[in-house]
Amino acid sequence: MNLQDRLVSTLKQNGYSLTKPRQALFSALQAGKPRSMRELTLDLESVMDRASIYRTIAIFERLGIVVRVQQGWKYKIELSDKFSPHHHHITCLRCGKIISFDEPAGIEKILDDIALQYEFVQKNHSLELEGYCSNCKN
Amino acid sequence: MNLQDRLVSTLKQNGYSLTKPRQALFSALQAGKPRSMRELTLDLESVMDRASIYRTIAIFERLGIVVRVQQGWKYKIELSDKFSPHHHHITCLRCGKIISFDEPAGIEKILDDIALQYEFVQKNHSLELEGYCSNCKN
DNA sequence: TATAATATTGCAAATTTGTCGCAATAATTG
DNA sequence: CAATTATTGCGACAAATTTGCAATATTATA
Ligand SMILES: [Mn+2]
Ligand SMILES: [Mn+2]
Ligand SMILES: [Zn+2]
Ligand SMILES: [Zn+2]
Repeated sequence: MNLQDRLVSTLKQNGYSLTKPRQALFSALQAGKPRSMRELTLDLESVMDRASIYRTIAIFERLGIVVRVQQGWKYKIELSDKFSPHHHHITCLRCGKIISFDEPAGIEKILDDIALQYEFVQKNHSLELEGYCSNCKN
Repeated sequence: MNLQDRLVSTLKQNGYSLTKPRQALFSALQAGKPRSMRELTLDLESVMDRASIYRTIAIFERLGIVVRVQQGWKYKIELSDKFSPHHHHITCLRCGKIISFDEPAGIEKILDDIALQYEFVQKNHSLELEGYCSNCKN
């Protein structure tokens, strides 16, 4: 089942339909990198209204289609694990460069155990590193 | 050296003094749990102005006294590792309950290695789990 | 397919959140 | 204590996010 289908079925399953604006927002996020609200509104202002972007993101978030990641001061939106490969970020505090990495096997297990220990059913997690990239080290 | 002293010296070292409002904000964060901007302004509105809260948090953040963590939809402020034991959170998606945990030895090392692999000098990291607590499981 | 019912959107206005300039107050220096 | 510098409060402002409602699109039903 490809992404489109998965999107449609996730929406349908929750009583929503895939409309042109929702499609547009989803596409804008396909690029892979986390996008700020500002970037999204600029990209999509010809296609859909600002208010609709917020409403759509709220829905997508509720259905687990997108997540917010906090990077330093600002947050950004990106597709959730269900719609893009699970990964995390390391962000440069000076130049803002962002690298995505998938984590070494083992961490997932540790996190599951932690959740279990506190009697939580873990639904998701986020792991963000910050520091200085090779260009900005000194 | 206790927290108060460490706070004073961090401020002094950077040319700031410990004033009553700054003290108040710091105290409000001592409770331990991450606080939203809204909570902070409500708690402190009798003591200091909204603008001053923002200004103070900006300073504290710059000096590494506080950090912001993204929890689901909203970000929250809490004392940094320098002023409270290093820890992470697991948050219930339904009732909002937050549990802090310190991580099993081993993760820190893995994260350092990841940073190294991408030639980053790691300054800090955040790790947030989400799921359903024992009360909200079903 | 036509019609009715429901869901979604755009638009404008309202609210909330975050920033800024500046005069009043507090802290520090000498 | 007087002079200097830092900090704060108090608007006013600007940006971000939310909301009501009428117009439009989608879905359900006949
Ligand atoms: Mn992971
Ligand atoms: Mn850690
Ligand atoms: Zn950099
Ligand atoms: Zn719960």
